[in-house]
Amino acid sequence: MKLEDAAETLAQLGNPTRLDVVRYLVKAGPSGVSVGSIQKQLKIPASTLTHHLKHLKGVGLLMQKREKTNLWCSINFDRLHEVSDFLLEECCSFSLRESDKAKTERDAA
Amino acid sequence: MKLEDAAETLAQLGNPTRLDVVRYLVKAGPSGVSVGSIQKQLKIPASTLTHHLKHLKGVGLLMQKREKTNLWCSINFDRLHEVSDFLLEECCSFSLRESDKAKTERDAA
DNA sequence: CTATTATTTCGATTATACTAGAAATATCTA
DNA sequence: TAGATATTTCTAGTATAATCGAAATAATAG
Repeated sequence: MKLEDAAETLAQLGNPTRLDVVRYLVKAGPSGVSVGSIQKQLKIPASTLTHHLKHLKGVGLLMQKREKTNLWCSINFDRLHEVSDFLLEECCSFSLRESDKAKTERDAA
Repeated sequence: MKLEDAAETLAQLGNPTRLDVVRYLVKAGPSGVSVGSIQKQLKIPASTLTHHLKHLKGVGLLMQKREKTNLWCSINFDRLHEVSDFLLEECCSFSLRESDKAKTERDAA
């Protein structure tokens, strides 16, 4: 993943309303939820929601499928993994948390 | 981690210049690097860099320690983990990537 | 104290994002 | 086709962010 793409994706995740939507979609799982039910559950005005969904779709985090009058939304888990991987990329040797380090030191003793 | 904090942290990571700095700090590891060497390596004007470092510090991603005239910067790995964890929170049962699913299916056969 | 190097503040410009109501459109059902 | 429901577009107000040069400050060495 290129830095610019990762940054753009992170920026989209960096809006509280959108992050709330993403969290909701993550919990909903692969079967997804309709735009309307996101709107009702999270109490986001319809036009605002459409706006944010467009952004999420733009960076490939959101997949949509029309069925009757409803538009089903689901998260693109692969994309979410890519961006989370980017954050920790090449830091494996340094990535022990302090709490885990303490554990490692206890284990060694 | 609260949604608002996660969003704020992701928003800070969502700027290409800052993400570049973060990546550089991740690669530098726990010993850190000085402000000046970030500036020279990534070719970011000093005032712009200071501005961005303030943001990163503000969300707890950056730790700083003064030594002589230099200010040493290092990434807060715990914080980085927290935010990356937030992205995948509670999605374990859905978090198989397509590529891994295919593998799982082959393994089952 | 003076010079040197490192970093920050100030200030101004420019651009982009968030929000949401009202109206329009799309899709289905009867 | 008419009516109902779902979603989107339009539009506009408001707010916040990115950039960086010039000047100011901080810390040290001589």
